[in-house]
Amino acid sequence: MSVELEWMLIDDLQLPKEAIEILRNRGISKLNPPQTEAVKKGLLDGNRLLLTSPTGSGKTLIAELGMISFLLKKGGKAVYVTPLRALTNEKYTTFKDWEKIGFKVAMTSGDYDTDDAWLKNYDIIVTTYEKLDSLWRHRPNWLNEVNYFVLDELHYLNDPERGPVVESVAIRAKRKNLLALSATISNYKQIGKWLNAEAVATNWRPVPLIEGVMYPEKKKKKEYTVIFKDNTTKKVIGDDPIIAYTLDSLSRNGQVLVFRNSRRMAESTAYKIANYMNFINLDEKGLAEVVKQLDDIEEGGSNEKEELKSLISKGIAYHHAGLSKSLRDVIEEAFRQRKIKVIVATPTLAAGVNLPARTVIIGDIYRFNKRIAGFQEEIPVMEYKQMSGRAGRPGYDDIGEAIIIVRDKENADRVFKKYILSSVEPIESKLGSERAFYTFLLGLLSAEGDMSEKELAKFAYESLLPRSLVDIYFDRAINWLTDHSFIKEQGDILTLTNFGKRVADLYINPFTADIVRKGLEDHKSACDIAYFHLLAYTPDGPLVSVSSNEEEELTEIVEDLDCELLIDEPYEEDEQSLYINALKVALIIKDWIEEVDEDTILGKYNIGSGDLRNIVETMDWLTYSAYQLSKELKLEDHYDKLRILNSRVKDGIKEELLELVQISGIGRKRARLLYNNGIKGLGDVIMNPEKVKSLLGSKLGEKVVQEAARLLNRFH
DNA sequence: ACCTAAGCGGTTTAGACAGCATGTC
DNA sequence: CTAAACCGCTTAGGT
Repeated sequence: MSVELEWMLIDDLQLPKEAIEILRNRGISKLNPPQTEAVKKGLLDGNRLLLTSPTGSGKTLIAELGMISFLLKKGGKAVYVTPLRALTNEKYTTFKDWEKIGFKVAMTSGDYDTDDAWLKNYDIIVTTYEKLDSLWRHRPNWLNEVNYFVLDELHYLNDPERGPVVESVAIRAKRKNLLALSATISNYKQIGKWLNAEAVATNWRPVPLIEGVMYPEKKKKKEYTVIFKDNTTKKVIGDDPIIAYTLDSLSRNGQVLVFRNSRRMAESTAYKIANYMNFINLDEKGLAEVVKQLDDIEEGGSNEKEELKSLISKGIAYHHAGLSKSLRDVIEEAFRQRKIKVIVATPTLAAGVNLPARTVIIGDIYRFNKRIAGFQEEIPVMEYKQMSGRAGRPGYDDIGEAIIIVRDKENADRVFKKYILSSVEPIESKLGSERAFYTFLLGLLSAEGDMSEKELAKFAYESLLPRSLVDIYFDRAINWLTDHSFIKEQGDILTLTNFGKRVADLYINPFTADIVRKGLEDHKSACDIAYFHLLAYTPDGPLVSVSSNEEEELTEIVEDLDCELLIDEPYEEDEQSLYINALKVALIIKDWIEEVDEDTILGKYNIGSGDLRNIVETMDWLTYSAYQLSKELKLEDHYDKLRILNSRVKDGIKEELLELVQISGIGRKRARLLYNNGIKGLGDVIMNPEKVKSLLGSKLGEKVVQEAARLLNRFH
């Protein structure tokens, strides 16, 4: 499992001078041990490799060398796949370097596209697993030119939700050439064999990591002991273990990343630590700048902004998905610049972009399990490794420290063995569920074209799922997909129906499509809330938290609703809570398109700005999909309504503002301002340029008038 | 009669991917 | 099944 600590000079690489120059410009003169090992295993000769090593061990550079060398020798295109949009962004920025030697780099995800020419003009394309899966279904010609795939963070294959897509992409990628990168996993040999790639595993880190477990001493109050991996111990004094260790690290001039298992605890821990932060030397000027940045952010609720501002001025912040993306970005950047000393976060920060700190404190080893009410389970070792892997900033820290907090000595010993001494869980296929497997087959047929059952089965056997399970799910899937007219059998050949192809292209779950089809077919018309409720009730619908008080209120609302929902209230308890959840989503999105003020929505439904963003994004996609399905199914009563609803959801506006928001720079707020002042359409903007300028300010007003003229011209 | 601290029961609980348009042999 | 923090309310105990 270990490699010799050998550092190869970049001058010895079999690469053109210009390529080596790019590395040198980054300040790299030699390759670290994992990188050296990869080169020795034939990375530059296009050998297929599976590399497992800790975060921050320089896998990205390995991928770059692999891609560049492959493109130089064999031509074609390379695709780099990640599980997160944020990572796609990050890698794209890094890979841009290679444009200096003529490789054009693009990125594409649901979030963002490189927007000049389309991907056929690019050599390196960075994308997400889902987006690649989706692109494959659309069968663009350029995808045939891709002969080299880099599968990043392959351990996402183990994720129950996202894993099936990773696996499905891997099955198709392994028919070409690939390089797979993963965090440390235990069954890397098996996975390497499956990918037909040589497995290279290392534990090398740029900054050594020391791991420990901290527990309170029974006899002495306020005293805590940390046992470290090297058998040393350390005593820490304080009212609370997390605060005590955080202060200890701060006093040694370190930065601290604390993980908690709920948003509420992340926030309250941040406040508690903040009370002690006045002993620390802070960059007050720098922090004032950060506070100003927060003020300038448009996206984000005013409550959460005020809270964060008071914390940040003390050098600390909390971080979770309830916050809008821009708020999170500011916090992360301020931490990177060492202005903020402590972040208390939920697991958002465990995966994703690199944000290291000297000290990582894992506050909770337990997590609530949604599926089993009231049950708390220990997090997987893999997750611990992701969190502890954030410890140690190259260039700043000689050593990184990761501390797990537990209740008592007995737990400390057990947790020490489980998380620090043992290896991580093996990676297993997550295709073994009806939903995952049916989607998998539909995707294969869509991407690879019509084929016989035998050929399709051949694909399915290439998955990681045991053959016996494939057999069970395969027949069931074919039957279900045929019965629900996603596919039809013509002789020996399985063909997608138009409906099936549309569903695959829209990238919605077949179960979602089936629910939507039934809902729409059974009713001639529906009110806005009923459409939203139907869509939110599907497996693709967004989840929100519903408190028991809210549940009662919502149940009453269902009874008094003056419009008929498209789904009957289910009997089963689980289904019922989904039904109520969907109603909450429907009410939120209805308020959104009725132009209810954002702060009001956040307060009324007790959600964060990040949650609202997520709901809007998902409902945007689903209303679009429903509109497309109603078109496909020729349900004319529905499609105009759904089309308009989709446009309204995008911008959060009433129908009357649809014309104004076409102008870039005009969103729900500015459009409403213009409209209420008599500027109701593009024509009005052009006829009253002075008024527009006085309402929006002269600079923006000028731009808006020009843009409106351009739009109008395009129509004529 | 009034105040405070401790005790009790109920409640709550992480994250984040996907369409569209583009151009064409 | 292996949790813990918080909130609102009640109650014991003291003055």
